[in-house]
Amino acid sequence: MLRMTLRHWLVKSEPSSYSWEDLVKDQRTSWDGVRNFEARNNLRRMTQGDRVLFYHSNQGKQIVGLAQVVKEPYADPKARDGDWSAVDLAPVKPLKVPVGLATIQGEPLLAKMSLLKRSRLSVQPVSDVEFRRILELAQTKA
DNA sequence: GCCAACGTTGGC
DNA sequence: GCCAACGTTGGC
Repeated sequence: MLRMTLRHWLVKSEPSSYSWEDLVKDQRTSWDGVRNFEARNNLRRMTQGDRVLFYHSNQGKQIVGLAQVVKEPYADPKARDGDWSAVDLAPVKPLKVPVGLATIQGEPLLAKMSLLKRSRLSVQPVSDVEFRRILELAQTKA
């Protein structure tokens, strides 16, 4: 069943461990290995087609791409113990203009993003307004 | 490379 | 159940 409106998310990855370029090369990847309860709970709220902003932490410190959920939450096959989940992500398109952390910090509409206040949360929700503003700054159409 | 923030672990 | 110690993340 298709929802009328999709949710938006932001995931973080250190490009040295898995970059946007890796996702483009792979075309699809299992977003597994999340070992934080809140991040996991966010993962579990994802549904097919949800848009996901791809942020490079540490090196880059910018949102570089738009991805989407192509497989809904399932048990993380890499979890040896505990109750963890994964989803599959696929690239949609790169941002024409990457949106850097400094830009986000300077944008009133983006001041409440978890990225700024909850810097360690690796999977976080993004509001409609925030999502639209980021794509606008990125000069990229959803 | 440093260190602040913060989530997790484990002793009591 | 508290809280100190510890490990990790991620900006600077």
